[in-house]
Amino acid sequence: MAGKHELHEKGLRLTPQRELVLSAVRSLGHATPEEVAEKVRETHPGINLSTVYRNLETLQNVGLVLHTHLGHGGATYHAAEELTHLHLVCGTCGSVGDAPIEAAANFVNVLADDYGFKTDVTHFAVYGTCAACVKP
Amino acid sequence: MAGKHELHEKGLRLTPQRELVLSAVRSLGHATPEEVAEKVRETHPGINLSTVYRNLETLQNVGLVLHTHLGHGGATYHAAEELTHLHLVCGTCGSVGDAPIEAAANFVNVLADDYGFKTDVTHFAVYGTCAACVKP
DNA sequence: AGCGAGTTGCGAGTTATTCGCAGTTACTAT
DNA sequence: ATAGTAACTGCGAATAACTCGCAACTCGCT
Repeated sequence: MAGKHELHEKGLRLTPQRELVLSAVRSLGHATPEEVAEKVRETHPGINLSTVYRNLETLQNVGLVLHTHLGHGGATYHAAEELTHLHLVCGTCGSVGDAPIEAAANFVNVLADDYGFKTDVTHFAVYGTCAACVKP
Repeated sequence: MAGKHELHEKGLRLTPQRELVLSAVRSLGHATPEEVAEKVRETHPGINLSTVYRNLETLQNVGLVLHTHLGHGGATYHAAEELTHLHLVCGTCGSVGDAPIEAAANFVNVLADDYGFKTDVTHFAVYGTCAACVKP
């Protein structure tokens, strides 16, 4: 039978901690390691922060989650299947908005054609000033 | 007489440390705080890292330097007058390439028109894979 | 020359992440 | 089922990159 768990298919062992980290990332959308740990603790209070970090890295290696740099320093994690948007970070109010990746299609093509650079627009946020902060 | 130093014009006191930090940023192009400190120590060995951090922040507040996020976490500083390019960071080899800001002109316009978002393309790097790493 | 706010150096404190290691556990092969 | 073993976890210590408080100093004004 083909009933293998998705983690098994990636050659990973299925532990409660690992499953919880993955489902926390999926339910949170955007999340820092700290936020993931907090979420996981709702059902598994003893989880160690190191374990969260290690599992985020492991899950990233097999392509189930990805991270994005939103600024300041810390990375935020996303489920791989949700990463269909880019992030607009407002330097004034700190809000994080979304835009579809299609908005950058032309930009990506220019970089590919002129520089041979294959761009992943979701990995880094786009910095600027949001509509609310531009207006008085 | 108009012979005021550029730091005086910004309302800052002119200290050797501050001048050295500014000229280090200018001569280095891209630089982390650590690299700036190292450069400054060539001529002023006793400078404290805190002083470098504080001066980078101060110079940034008055608009003489800017910082960009190239990934990993640390910011890199630039002289304000040199910031006429965006940064292409390769996730495979780690190299940082440049592209003129005009390459993003269309992208910036799309975000402005559709989302009212005023983009600063130089503040965050653009992530992807460089030409050398795309090819076998 | 002298005053006062702005700066500096220093060391301690924070925050975020990584590492080593010993004990435990999930899967594999009997 | 059961035992073996490599992967995984928890924990505490270590590291890295800043940030902060405070006393001493100095730049620029008068």
